[in-house]
Amino acid sequence: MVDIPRPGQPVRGSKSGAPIMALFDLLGRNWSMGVVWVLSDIGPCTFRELQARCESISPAALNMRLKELQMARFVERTERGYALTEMGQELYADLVPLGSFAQRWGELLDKTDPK
Amino acid sequence: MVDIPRPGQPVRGSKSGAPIMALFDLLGRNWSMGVVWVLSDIGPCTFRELQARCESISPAALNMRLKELQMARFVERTERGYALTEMGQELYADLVPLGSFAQRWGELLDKTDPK
DNA sequence: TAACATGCTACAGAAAATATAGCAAGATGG
DNA sequence: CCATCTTGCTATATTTTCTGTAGCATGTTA
Repeated sequence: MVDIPRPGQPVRGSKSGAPIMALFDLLGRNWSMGVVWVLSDIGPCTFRELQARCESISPAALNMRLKELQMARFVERTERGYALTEMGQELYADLVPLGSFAQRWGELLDKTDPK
Repeated sequence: MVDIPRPGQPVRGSKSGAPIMALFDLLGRNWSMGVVWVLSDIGPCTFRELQARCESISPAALNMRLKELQMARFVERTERGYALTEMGQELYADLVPLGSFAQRWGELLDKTDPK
């Protein structure tokens, strides 16, 4: 079944199980952070809405990400659809700075590797 | 050759090329964030040191990550080995909060899913 | 000059992701 | 009460990515 990296136990890429490495393992999967981002963006929504927002994701992968994120307690199912938990919102809050960073990064790349 | 997701152009998972999605695409690869984290942790270092720190990573994957991170201008090669660029350090700074978040997350998981 | 260390490259096999089709269950409409 | 939608997936084939392991070329050290 679904198995997520957990702080405190060896996971893909970390025998020590350092919490940050477990988190990186979980978030370092295709569309993991994207799903959290989108969920915060549009609020509780259906599987198909998520699918549409995460344009290229396959249903199998989305389903897997959703299961993992639920096990990790970042996402839960409500009557209004899939939604971020409180912990998920805290995670999102810590991702927000990456949004503006990504902007600056894009500008720097444009300058250094114009094209 | 090596190709990284770039803000402003369609990438794996984002036709719009929103910078954050390009960044998520790049960071959402095995050991991407881990490498940045470790590099900041131990400072400039050799390929083999990185390999040892990223316990389970294969040299092929590490090499790929390093090439991507260099193209993205997060990592560069100095006489002292691989190192974070200024932009790489800014990225790291934005990852730091995830460190303490991961702690809290671990504690919550222990409480809700004991064992 | 033999023994390391370093930075990879080269596979083979396993795991993960994509692309696409389609089904089962519940709501909606006539 | 039956057909049509929507929703939430599952199934399968193909491709891509990662691991695990071996090993080579170059440079340094003893």
